[in-house]
Amino acid sequence: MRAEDRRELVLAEATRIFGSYGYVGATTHQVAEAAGVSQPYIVKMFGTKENLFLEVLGRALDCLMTAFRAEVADETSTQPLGARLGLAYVNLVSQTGMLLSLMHGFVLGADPCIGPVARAGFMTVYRFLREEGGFSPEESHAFLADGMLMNTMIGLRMTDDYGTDASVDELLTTTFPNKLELIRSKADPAPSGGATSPAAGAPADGTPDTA
Amino acid sequence: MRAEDRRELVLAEATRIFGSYGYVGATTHQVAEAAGVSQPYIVKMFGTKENLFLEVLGRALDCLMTAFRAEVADETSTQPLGARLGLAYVNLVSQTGMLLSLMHGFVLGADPCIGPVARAGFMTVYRFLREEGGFSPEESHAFLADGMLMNTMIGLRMTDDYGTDASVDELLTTTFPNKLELIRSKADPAPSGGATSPAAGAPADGTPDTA
DNA sequence: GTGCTTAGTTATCAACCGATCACTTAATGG
DNA sequence: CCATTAAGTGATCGGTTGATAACTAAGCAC
Repeated sequence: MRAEDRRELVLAEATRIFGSYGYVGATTHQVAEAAGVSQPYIVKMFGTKENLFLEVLGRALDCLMTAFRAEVADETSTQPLGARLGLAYVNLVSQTGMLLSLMHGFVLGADPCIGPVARAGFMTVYRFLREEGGFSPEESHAFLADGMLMNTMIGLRMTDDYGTDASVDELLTTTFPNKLELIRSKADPAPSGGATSPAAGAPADGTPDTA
Repeated sequence: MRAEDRRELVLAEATRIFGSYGYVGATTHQVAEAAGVSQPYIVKMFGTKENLFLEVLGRALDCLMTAFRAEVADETSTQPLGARLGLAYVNLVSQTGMLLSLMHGFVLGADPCIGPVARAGFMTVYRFLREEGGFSPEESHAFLADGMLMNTMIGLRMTDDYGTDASVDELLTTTFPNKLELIRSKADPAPSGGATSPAAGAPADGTPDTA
């Protein structure tokens, strides 16, 4: 396979793995297995695990900004931009792991290499909202806060508990007003081995991943 | 030292360490060193690293709920409850690591042991807002979203960049309307070594194979 | 068919991490 | 004085993990 194609495949799988297990928790071996190559080849391609993660973060941010800019450019819609951007954000959940990888980057601010990149990435989004989106500081704040709560719900796998508790349903419904079904169907089907301890893998109740 | 006192000390240090490095990234050795005991003693006290983290999460949630309930019970204030709870939340930053440890728990939803606990903890806060705080679903949503953005700013160590960029200052000012100074003064003074790889410094030249 | 590049592998290492076990030290109580 | 218990350590081990080095196989120009 062409190296460049292989690289894209690896990055896609790495995004999924990092999203599920976090930067520290994910292993280059897991990525290698998912991409169908040997573990040393992953290291050879990216130099270090850290570089791989940074590239995953960069890709995720690029993808996010591309989706946002498409909404700004779209002049056919009558919806307010805020709602359209929110919808675009939620739709990114279908790219499994992307938002979660970003989220994992957001808690690594203390890391001397990842921290600055994560901060810069977040500020890229903020400046986009202010400068290209025409949002006020308060509107930007509210938009980002909403997004962070969505991320938290996804990171918590709160959708796994949907239907088991009225409060959970209420919270999820207000967090994802229109797209709850999408979230539930596209949510990670629970990593096989568990995030840290390789315990049992009972398939839980049947949530067919048919989108 | 009395075992119970030692235990409290260990839990306090563990909260700091887990907040800085995350669940996977933190090591029992780091906690032991910070608490001034040997690493095997940490394991002996809590059985497993996982149990230690779960106890840290439980303590953090207890502390949060105690602070919130104190605000609800306080009838001397004329401020609206939402603002008071928000202020109480920000004040918790002074207990370094507490909010960050919670945040790290919130991205471990996929973990078969930690996930359920983290979800239950989040829902405890939600139910408190709805039932004891008298918040509507929408008010609760907005409050939690605000909190998650604050957590993200803290996790990103965005305050490290305060003063270097007008956008950063604007974002931080709208996120922490009154308490920015507190946040900045109480923020973790940046962990000594690298946050994840103790090999920080010289090597890691990470040149990805100039094939 | 030889030499060169591209795309990969196998084998292995040094370091680390959580956990276990045996041992020790200090106080307490009769 | 001695037994018991509480508090805690040193040594060490098995399993991982990221990274390195050496090797290989396919394609291809000439």
